Amino acid sequence: MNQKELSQHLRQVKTLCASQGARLTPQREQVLSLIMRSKKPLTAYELLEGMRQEDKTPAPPTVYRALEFLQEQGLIHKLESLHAFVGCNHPEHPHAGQFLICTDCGEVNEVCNHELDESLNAVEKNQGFSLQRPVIELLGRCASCQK
Amino acid sequence: MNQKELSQHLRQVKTLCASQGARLTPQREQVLSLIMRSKKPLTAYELLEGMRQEDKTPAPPTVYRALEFLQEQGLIHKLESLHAFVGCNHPEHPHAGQFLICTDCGEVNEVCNHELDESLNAVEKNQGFSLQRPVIELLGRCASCQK
DNA sequence: ACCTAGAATGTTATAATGTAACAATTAAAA
DNA sequence: TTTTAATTGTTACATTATAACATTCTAGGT
Repeated sequence: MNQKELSQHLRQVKTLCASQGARLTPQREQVLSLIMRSKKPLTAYELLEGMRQEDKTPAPPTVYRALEFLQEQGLIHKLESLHAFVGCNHPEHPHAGQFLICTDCGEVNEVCNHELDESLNAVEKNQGFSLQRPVIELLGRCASCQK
Repeated sequence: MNQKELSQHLRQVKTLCASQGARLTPQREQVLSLIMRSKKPLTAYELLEGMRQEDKTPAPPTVYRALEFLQEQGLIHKLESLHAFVGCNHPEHPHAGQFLICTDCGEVNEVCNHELDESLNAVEKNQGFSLQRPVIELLGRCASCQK
């Protein structure tokens, strides 16, 4: 995400948070901004490093708290298979993500596949399972890296 | 898995490994056995603890190596969202698992939903993505825990 | 049976990820 | 303005995972 897209996204996100009574403090905004600007998912300690280059020297709980807040607000997603975080491009309505993760170039693509959603609904129904948090992370090679 | 089921499973698994030229050594068998006997997924360090109760005192790399082997052979699956391992009940033909994980009682149920598989195929096709390792972990409440 | 190459295991140390607990500060509400 | 709750700071530590190198074991060739 480039500088212009970032500003626009941050404006939207601020409105969103305000409407929820959630406080997007400077630190939280900084963490979000680092994540949105990155082409690749970032780990908590990579974010710490990023914050240190811009600021003073925060300790781990600082970044983990910011990450917790951002996840609660649906502004970022955690990738369990990478221990890393990516920004969400559609934070306006909360959703669990479906991710294509290229093991070659490291790029992550969030998809919204309706058929997949329906399959999950079917599994829920079949099994009498109440789904709260689907983790869908599809690791493989992206189109560009196959060429 | 009870004692009888375990013996039977181990017999099958030994045949399987033999046919692959893979060596299911006593340590690897011990780790597999601990996992199969457990009702819940076990972390590497829980397994270490289990091994210590039966044996001497192995160090972390010991159990991580055994886990790596067992995964390669398709005898266990790793749950990324829990940093824990469960046994595979159908190791005869390799497959990625789809898991229902109850956040209440901790039980894990491996399902094989064909519709879900097809959705994944569709995503692959749509996106030109070559899927190598799907991580499908569905966290929520199982049927029993909803009552 | 003996040798040897590769596999498996042992051992030490450390890296990477994540959290508990309590103190200090700041912002919002009364 | 006071006071309450949320946020941040700080220290220490827990948990998960791996690198690097030494040693032992095992299968296969002779």
